[in-house]
Formats: sequence, C-alpha cells, structure tokens
Amino acid sequence: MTKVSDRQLERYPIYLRYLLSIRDSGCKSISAPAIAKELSFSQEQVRKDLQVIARSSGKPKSGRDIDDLIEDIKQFLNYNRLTKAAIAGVGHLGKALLHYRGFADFGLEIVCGFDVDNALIGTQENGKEIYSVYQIANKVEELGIEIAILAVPSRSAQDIADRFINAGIKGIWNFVPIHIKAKEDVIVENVNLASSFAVLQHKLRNEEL
Amino acid sequence: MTKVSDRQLERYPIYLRYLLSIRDSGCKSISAPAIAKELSFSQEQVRKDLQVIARSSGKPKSGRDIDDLIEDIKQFLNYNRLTKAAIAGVGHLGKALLHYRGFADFGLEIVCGFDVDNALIGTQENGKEIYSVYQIANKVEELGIEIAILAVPSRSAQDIADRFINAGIKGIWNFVPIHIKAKEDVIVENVNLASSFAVLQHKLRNEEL
DNA sequence: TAGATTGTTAATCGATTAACAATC
DNA sequence: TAGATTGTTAATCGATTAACAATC
Repeated sequence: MTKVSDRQLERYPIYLRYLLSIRDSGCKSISAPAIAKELSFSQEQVRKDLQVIARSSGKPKSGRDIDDLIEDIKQFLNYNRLTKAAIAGVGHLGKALLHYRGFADFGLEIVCGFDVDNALIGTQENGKEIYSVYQIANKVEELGIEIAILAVPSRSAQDIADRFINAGIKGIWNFVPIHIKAKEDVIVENVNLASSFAVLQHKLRNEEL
Repeated sequence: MTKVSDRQLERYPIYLRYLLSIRDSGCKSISAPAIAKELSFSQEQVRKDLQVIARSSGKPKSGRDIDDLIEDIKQFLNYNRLTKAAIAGVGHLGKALLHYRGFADFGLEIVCGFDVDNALIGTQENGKEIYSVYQIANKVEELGIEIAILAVPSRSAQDIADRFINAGIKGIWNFVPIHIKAKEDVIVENVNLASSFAVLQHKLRNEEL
C-alpha cells in the first residue's frame, strides 16, 4: 500500500467532515479543486490525497461521487470498526473527554475512566464507571481496552502509562505535556496544547512585523 | 531571523518542559545528545533547534547552560508577555479549558467565557465571568482580548468566529472540527482530535500487519 | 591529551507543487 | 466540440540527517 504521512492522515478526517456536510446539503459529487478551495488546501494535494484512498476513480469534469468518497475514507480510517478506550484521570479534561460525543463518529468507544481519587472511584460520569488506577491491569483485560487516553497530572503520567503498558495496552493517546516512554510496539500519539499554542503565538507575533 | 517551521515550533515547548524538570533535579547544564535521547528526537535536530533560539553558544564536552536555555526558549515563545484570551462555548470542553492551569505557564490568560445559554450567562467558572455571545464585540474591546478559543458546537462555529473576527480578534484557537474561514490577517490554529486520533489509529492497525 | 560535543556545511529524504496528456 | 477535471510524472521546495573540522 502507498505510504501515507502523518500530515496526510490528519487531513482525511477534515475531508470526511466536509463531505458529510455537503452530502447533507444534497450534493452528489464534488471535484478536488472545489474541496481545495473550501478547505484552503492546494488542489494538487487534494487530488493526490483522494487518489490514495479512493477505490473508484473520478470522472473528468464532474469529479468524484460523494457517497463513495465518504465510504472510502471511513474504511481507510477504520471508522467502521469499534475501538475501546479508557480515560485515565477524571479531572476537568478527563470529564470533558468522557462526555465528548464526537468519538462515536470515528469508532472510538470510551468504556470507563480511572482515577486515584476515592471520591470519584465507584461513581459514574456520563454513564461510564470510574475505577481505581489499581484496577487498570484487570479492567484492560476484562473490558478489552486497546487505547489509554492519558489526562492525568504530569507528575504521575509516566507511572500511569506504565500500568497500562504492563497491562498490554496497544496505544496511548497522551494529553499530558510530558514525553511518555514506552516499548516500541506501543503507539504513543501526543496532543500537546503548548505546542499548538506556540504555533499560534509565533504567527501572531510575527505578523505584526 | 531564521525561519522556523511549525513542526520545529511545536518542539520548543517540549524542550522547555523537559529542561524545567531537570533544572528542578539540580542540573546546571545539558548536551544536545542527552536531550535527544530523553525525548526521542535525533541529536542533530536538537542541536539545530537549540542553535536557532540560543543567544549564548554551547560548550564542547559539557553542553549548554540550562538556565540560559530556559530563558531563551521562554523569550522565543513569548512566554514572558501576557496574552489575553476568551473561551467561546462553556460546555464540557470549554469548562475544562477555563480550569486548565497550564495556560499561565505560557503567558496565556483566560479572561472570560462566552455562551448562548441563559443559565450560564452571568455565572462564573473558575472565577471567570460568562458573558452572552452578543457581548463579544464589546468585551473583546473592553478587556483587550487578543485570542478567541473556540469550543462551541460545530454548527455555530463559523458564526461565532465571525463575531470575534468582526470584533477585531487577532487569532483563533479552534477546537471545533470545522474549517474556519477568516480574513488572512487573522491567524487560525486548529486542534483537531479526529486528526490526532487518525494518526494513532492508523499506526495501531498497520503495526498489526 | 583524548573524547565528547559543538557549529556548520553538504547530502538525503520526503512532501508539496507544477506540468501536461488523457478523457468525460 | 470546448472546457473542466482527472491521473500521473517531473520539478521544486523544505526539513531532517549525515559528515566533519573546531574546541573545551
């Protein structure tokens, strides 16, 4: 299969979201240049991105079939398969993630939460049970959790990550601004607000020049 | 000044966080290869990144002074200057952002929130007043808000963004999975969970091959 | 001194952009 | 047919990696 870069991967959910919205408006087909214009990408990039994942080919003049495209992107992104995940750290961010409805769209099911706080353990958040971090090993196995979503304080992040790694987790979605060390067969993907903000701030300050 | 890519910019907060943690442990200086090993970057990349922002030069054998490096990165990232921001959309995510303590570290001050819900308007969250979205124009001016942090439902994201843009906002930090259209002098930086998850999921599924 | 690390220049790698013939 | 859009190949651009002399 053609290799797909991370940056390219990041664009597919954006295409998908846009295609779904125009399908709702009754559109049947769309061209790469039209998508490019709407999403502020280059038309060449859109063309190339879509070619990689599309099974049917586009038609000159009219473009591509929207239904086909949506199905192909979903297939490519594994949205049709359900992946089970757990939230570690039920603070403000953890709670927000436990309530986030968008996850269902991309085949991610949050099955439970973990915390160290006795006041939280045994309670539910959005219908999801909160367990003690000491139960991580048991619950990962019992519930078939594949992904750990880290939203704990920085100081305990590596420790909690290790518990999941030892429990046989496959991937860690890390919202903590710390570099998590893991065996190479455990995938770690970071969401770092400081990094994102650094880009925004830098552009803001340099535009002023 | 040397041009710095987005990817490179994203790494500086990671360096900074690590340097702060080892300074706490009493370290005085550190070498590029040591940082690289700890953060899983290549040593060449770390060396080059640090050269771009460092004012003093490193010393062969011992490396660079940690205090200097920390100060230089903070300076480069504008962490010493306070930037005022407001949260639009006080749902679960908006509340989490209103409570997030880390922002202060990078010079970001959340001054207030905006929502459409009358039950929220006039209340406070973490000591920050929640105003009606109809007050955006007034409050942006009155409070000197430079950045709008979008955490509203997708369907209203562009509308709310437009209100901030018309109010003269400089940047939008967009947590909504929608492409926001803005004048080119308004900087838009996206935090897209679906994109981040797509990368994780893809690596997860391809590792299994 | 010897060795680790620096700064800097060159080589490689990969992604994006441009070009263009093919086609509905 | 004419024109827009496709698929594909080549050119450009930029970032990362490698190489190496200088130096504490």
